[in-house]
Amino acid sequence: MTMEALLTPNNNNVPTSPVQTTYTSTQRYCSAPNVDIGESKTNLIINYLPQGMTQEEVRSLFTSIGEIESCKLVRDKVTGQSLGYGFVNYVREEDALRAVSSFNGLRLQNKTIKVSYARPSNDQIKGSNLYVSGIPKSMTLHELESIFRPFGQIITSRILSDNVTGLSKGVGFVRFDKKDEADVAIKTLNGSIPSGCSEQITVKFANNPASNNPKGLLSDLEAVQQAATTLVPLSTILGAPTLRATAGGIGPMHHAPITSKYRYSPMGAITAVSQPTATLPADYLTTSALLQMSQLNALAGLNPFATATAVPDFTASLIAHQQQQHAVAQQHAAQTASPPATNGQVAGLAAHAQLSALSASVAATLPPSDTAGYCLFVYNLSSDTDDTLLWQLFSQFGAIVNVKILRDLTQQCKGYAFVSMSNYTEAYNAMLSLNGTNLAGKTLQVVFKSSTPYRA
DNA sequence: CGACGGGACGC
DNA sequence: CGACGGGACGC
Repeated sequence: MTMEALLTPNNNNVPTSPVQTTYTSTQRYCSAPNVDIGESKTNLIINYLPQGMTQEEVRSLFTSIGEIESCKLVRDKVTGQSLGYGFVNYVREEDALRAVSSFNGLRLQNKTIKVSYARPSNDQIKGSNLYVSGIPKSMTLHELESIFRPFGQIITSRILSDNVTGLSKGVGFVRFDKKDEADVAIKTLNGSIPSGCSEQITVKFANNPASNNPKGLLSDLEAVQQAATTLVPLSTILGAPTLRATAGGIGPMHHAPITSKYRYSPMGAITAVSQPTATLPADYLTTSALLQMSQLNALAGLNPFATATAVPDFTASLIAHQQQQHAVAQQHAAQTASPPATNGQVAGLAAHAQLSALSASVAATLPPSDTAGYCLFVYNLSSDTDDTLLWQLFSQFGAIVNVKILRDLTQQCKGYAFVSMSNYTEAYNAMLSLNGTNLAGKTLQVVFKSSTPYRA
């Protein structure tokens, strides 16, 4: 994964005008954000959320843009598992617009979320997804859509492709805006032969993913196995129970809030790899353990400093971010940004050494009370830093519990902030990946918050 | 590249 | 150059 790619929301999709869906020759999916919603300019639908992300985490992320009226993560009625999408209704239209601009295309853990206007609630929406088979292997998504477009507004479409070869499997999905549009499409197209083709296509309503997924019970195990290949559990080093298993999100408990007033309790631990036991003192996370873990992670190919030759630079992303903010900032005033777009690059090894030095005598810091999570101290921020930027930077590595930017009397950032993340490993990875990077011409410093004052 | 329709505003 | 919050705990 290139670092340049880390912070690249789809800024091209700023919905100031209807989005033209673009296609490449090999594209097999289509999921353009809604733009031309006539009403409901405050209500957003969020798709492709990471599996473990909770409603409160979604709320926290989107509240960084502005006041929200409601937030609903849609979950399986029986298991409570997130279905990976939800709704965020803002108080103000301009905040909803900024949320689309800022967060559509944002990479969260292993997902790229989609943020678009929710269609007005309508009983015709449900069950309008079609399963199409018999698609000629050479047919493009664009061609498939052109067959279905006469029957209504297509919300999403996709042609499945072979994981290995990347070639079309000849089956796909077309989701219409309304069920009766899907109905007519079935009646007209099922058993038909598209022009220029030789075989019939089959068109029917798609199954509910939850009801036909035999791998459902395996997904947790697969996730654990996948995690085991990319991250070294702390227990390997410490002989201690594993913390929550890694990025990516797994079971419904994965991001369960830590309710203990005291130390971390591994209530969300993955049963396959850990035993819930006593609490884990913060001083368990010694410097040597951190360094060993760093080395082991480097062996696993996880540590970006192990392979990267240059420190990533978020200047371009920052400018894009600021442009977004400026584009809609008229009512929000007080934006006196002057982005110093210097392109300073620092050697990765130097940054790593710096990290080691800063981590000395520093243990993972658990906030004292109600704000559960592992708290990172983020320094060398420019005076115009805002919450959303930090959300975008850090949420790539996992769930953020809280972002706190310290400001002076004129609301200028005092140069530092605290970012609390619910998962230790994710916070650690954020530190490894972001410390020493360039943000707005400054070398960002990210370390676990010290439990004692800096000059103690 | 992945799962786009909840809940409500009374029954 | 410089370098770690705030609310609320309740004696």
